Amino acid sequence: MIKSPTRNTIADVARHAGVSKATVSRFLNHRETMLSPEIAKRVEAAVTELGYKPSPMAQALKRGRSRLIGLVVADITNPYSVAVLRGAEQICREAGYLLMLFNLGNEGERESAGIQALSSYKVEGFILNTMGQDAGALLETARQGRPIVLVDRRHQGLDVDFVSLDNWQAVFLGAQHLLDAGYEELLLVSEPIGGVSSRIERVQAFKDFVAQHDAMVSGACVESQAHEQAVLVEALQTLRARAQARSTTPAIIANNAVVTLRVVAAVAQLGWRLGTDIGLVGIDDTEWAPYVGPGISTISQPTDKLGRMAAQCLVQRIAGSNVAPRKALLPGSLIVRGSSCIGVGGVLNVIRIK
Amino acid sequence: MIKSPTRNTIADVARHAGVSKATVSRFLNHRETMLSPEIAKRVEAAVTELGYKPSPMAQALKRGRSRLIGLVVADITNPYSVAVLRGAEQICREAGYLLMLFNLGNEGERESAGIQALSSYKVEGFILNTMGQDAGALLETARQGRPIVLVDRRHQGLDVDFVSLDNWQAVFLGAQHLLDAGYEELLLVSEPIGGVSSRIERVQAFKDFVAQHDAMVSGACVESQAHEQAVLVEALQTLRARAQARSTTPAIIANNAVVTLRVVAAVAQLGWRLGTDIGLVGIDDTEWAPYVGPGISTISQPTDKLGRMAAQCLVQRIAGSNVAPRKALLPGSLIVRGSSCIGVGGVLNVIRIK
DNA sequence: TTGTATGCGTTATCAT
DNA sequence: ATGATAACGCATACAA
Repeated sequence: MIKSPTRNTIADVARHAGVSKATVSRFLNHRETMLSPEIAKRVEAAVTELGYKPSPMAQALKRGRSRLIGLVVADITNPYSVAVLRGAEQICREAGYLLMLFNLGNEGERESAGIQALSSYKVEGFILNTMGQDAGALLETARQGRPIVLVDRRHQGLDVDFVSLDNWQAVFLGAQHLLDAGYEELLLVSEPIGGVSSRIERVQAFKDFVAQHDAMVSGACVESQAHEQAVLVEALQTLRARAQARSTTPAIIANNAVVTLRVVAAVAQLGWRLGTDIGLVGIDDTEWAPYVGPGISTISQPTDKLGRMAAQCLVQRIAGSNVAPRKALLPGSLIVRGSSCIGVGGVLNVIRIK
Repeated sequence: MIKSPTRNTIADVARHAGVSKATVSRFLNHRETMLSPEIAKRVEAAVTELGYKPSPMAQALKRGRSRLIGLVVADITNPYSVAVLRGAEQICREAGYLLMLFNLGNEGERESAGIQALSSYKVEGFILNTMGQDAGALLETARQGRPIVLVDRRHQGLDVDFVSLDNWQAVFLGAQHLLDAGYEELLLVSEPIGGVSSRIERVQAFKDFVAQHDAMVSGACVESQAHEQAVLVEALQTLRARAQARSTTPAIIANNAVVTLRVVAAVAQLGWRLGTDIGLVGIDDTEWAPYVGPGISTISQPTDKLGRMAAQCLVQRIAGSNVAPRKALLPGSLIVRGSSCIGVGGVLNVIRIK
């Protein structure tokens, strides 16, 4: 091992092996081309001797490809995004790619900037979990032949690989469970729809479910904002009144973990008992779900698998695959805890001390 | 705006403006050098006309710098890491840097690989939240003049900028609060120390606190593993027995959010009431803390600020600052909830349904 | 089979 | 003040 102030270049290896740079390059990239075994040995020796690693930057400049994959997420704070990120990172690494991260911080208008920034580093593909506010930049990169995989949120007019929870299945699973458990007045609580496809689909699935069971169950939807808890509280009160009028118990499906927590807060504020006074199933399982109130029943997403599939799609495309855009809808699984059991009696003892 | 299959290069701009590439480059990089106003106008016009953006790859190859910052985290699953990441990303972006992420997935032995991978992309600096198992690669990059900032965990023999919670202050704050609230038999629960500096410091701080109050409070420490809940449960039983022997109430300081949840699980398993039967203060505030049992009291870390400071340190260093390595210790703040109030009576109604 | 020369898009060192 | 040119590290068309 030779220590050098600056990394060894292909020229160093060539000199060391007594061959030309081209030969070294061929040895590295085109093993299949016949090169005399003796030379190959020499080059190989020199490479290991010097611990030579090609410069990805130079390669990128030359090839126009970078061994980089761009990941743009709407909000890195969302545990869902992180979970996906984790699976994606693993696959990328195994395939020899590094991840470049761009976080939108829920500012959808920065999506374009993010994509361009990553593009300028010649990322070979994109994994996107964004709101798709910028069709332009996306279509442009798609046109340039850079593969794109959409996670959880599909974008209008962008016919590319798509990996997501099967929202219909998930909502039906949760709703049917609540129905079976004896709750017949349902409310779906969502973050503001804002054109996000997964939210739209979950709402639609919920409406479909209710329509299919209109003799038994009635349902409504409400959008919940972070700083408008009052709206949510009021919605819950209305819901319960309706339920009591029909002498049944109300229940909620929360569209994601963020909303689940808001619902929990509202229920706590009302002094109701989760499970007994009101049922709750949240989409997204979290590590805290078992310990909030009587335990929150959830629909768990296979987040790790989602991330891995997204990355795998991308890697295949980059490798040249030209199959038609795939739509992978993975099923969620129901995890039953106390919040969807009538009579469990879990009261939320939330005490706030100033 | 001209549409081209490939991005415009500096040569295009030069041609468009009727000047040489060198002039364009000067206009872009060395505004201070005098160039005739008339030429400057022409170049500027051409640049905007063509929407020219320099290629970071080519710049990196030439300059040896990349406008990239490498972020290596021990475990992206840890909300703490994400929170820090978020602040760091913001500052980096504002300073015109992009973040390259490498997640160790708690496999410390991959740290070296991560650093080398990022190095090969000529990242201009590193933000590290790792276990520091690989002094070699680190010292090497430090020697190459690439700045490093350590977050939360300092590494042996690496005298660089360091940003962290003030662990002494945090632990003392929590312990004193528990003491004031009437808990006099304390137990610190930590993830396996494993040479992680922040864990070591918190344990040491705890021991110091107990030593300073040995007339009033007694304390012990236990390491908790994910798959050894029994050990934790037993530790809690022992703790409570000791407390009862002294006719006081026991309390726990949980070293981070992961451990907090394990403690909650153990307390639930034992059927104890948080607050009343056993006190709990957890380091790291989380969005779920208010809703678990009677609410979990926490020591909140200024994670966003930590991330921002780390990035700021790095950006300064990259800009050439040569001040002595800084140690920034930020204070945590106490958030009191039911889990540290005797007599609150919050029982955890955890119900598991197969 | 191997070497030479050129170019990827910049910046920097020379001249002019 | 500006332009020609080499160099960054690599891959490849072409020549040998």
